Amino acid sequence: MSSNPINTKSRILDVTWNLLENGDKTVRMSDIAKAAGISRQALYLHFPNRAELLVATTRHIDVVKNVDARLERSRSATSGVERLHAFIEGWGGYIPQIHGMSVALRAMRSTDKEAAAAWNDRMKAVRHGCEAAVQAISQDGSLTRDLTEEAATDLLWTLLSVENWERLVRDCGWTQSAYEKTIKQTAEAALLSQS
Amino acid sequence: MSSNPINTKSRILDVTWNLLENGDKTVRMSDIAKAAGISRQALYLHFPNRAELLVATTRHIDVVKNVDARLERSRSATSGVERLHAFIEGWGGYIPQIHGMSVALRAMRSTDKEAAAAWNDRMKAVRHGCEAAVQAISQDGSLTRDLTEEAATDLLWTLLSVENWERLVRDCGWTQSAYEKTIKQTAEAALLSQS
DNA sequence: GTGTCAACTTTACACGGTGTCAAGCAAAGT
DNA sequence: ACTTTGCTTGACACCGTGTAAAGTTGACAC
Repeated sequence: MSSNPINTKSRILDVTWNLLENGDKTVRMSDIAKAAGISRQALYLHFPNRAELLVATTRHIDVVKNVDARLERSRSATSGVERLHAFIEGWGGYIPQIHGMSVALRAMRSTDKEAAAAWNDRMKAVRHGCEAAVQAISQDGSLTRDLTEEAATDLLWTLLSVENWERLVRDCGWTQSAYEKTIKQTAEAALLSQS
Repeated sequence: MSSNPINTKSRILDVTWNLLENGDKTVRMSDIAKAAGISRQALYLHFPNRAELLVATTRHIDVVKNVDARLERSRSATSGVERLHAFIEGWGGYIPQIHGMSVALRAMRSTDKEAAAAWNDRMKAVRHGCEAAVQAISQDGSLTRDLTEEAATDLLWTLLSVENWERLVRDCGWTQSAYEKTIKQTAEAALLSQS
């Protein structure tokens, strides 16, 4: 063979990730091909379309950055509040690394069903983490009486959205640590019964 | 004249608004033309491009729905908290009516500079309202010591984003009143010093 | 009633980006 | 020698936006 196919495939994923996170403009298939050092058509030999390339890239990032381990850490927390903090740190700290990816995937949602499904899947996983934190708080008896567990989960999930991170960190110029600190405070203020 | 040009122009705006709010799919220029009962090309006789049509439509909605009056009402509030409530009601209640518009405009941000500017302008206006509410709270001496006025404005602004409304009302199935109630509670919990 | 203007029509095409198709080529494996 | 694998080049269809040009129709002026 002229080159190792496995290397090419993962090189495409690396390059796609890199372009999405560091590229200023919109990333076209031809940009990715050029950066990977192959022809645009060769891209379609590895991935059937743009959506699947993006989805594969998210999975690739997850493996490299080990999201599972990141989010798993919050499970070892004893109290609900600790768990909340650990989850906000875990997910909130992951956002900057998938932000470019997230923008591209979200932009495809309107036209591509598969991209929408991929994004929803990832968000469902985050919601699941929120749910676990809320349940831990509830079991501590610290959940505010104003919210059901489901409503509290929805609210926390919304608070932790990539869009909110974008606005505070990228648009408003907050530092990552200011973001995490304030989101923790806000989440606590909104979810915990003041006692 | 074969028909009144002013009627045609405002008919286009009405129809665009209607399609954006009620149409399921992505709205193309040809969809708008068809709905307005004119040829696609005639659209370009009234608006130079898609971005300007969308921008004109937002202005049109503003006039019809009288946003200014809506948001102005919060100025008459006496206390900071009252002002916060009035603003959340005013803006939060406006979101559902411009939601479709917002989606379309935001989708163009990446490619069209003018669309991005138009959206940023509108968001700047909302931020200004947030700032006024925060200042009123601050003057009451009720602003939490954890946040500067600017950070509090950023946070409130983020809380009141169209994206958060989308998630809670559209994705999570909250009613408009549940949304408004919970956002008020959350904003109060996050911004006010607990005394 | 002839002429002009304005609103709009039809037809055609350029452009950018995605995705498809087909033929060819070069190196590695057997 | 021959096949397979991983690519290349080149061409093309599709879609949506935007442009260009020539033609139609009705209202109004004189």
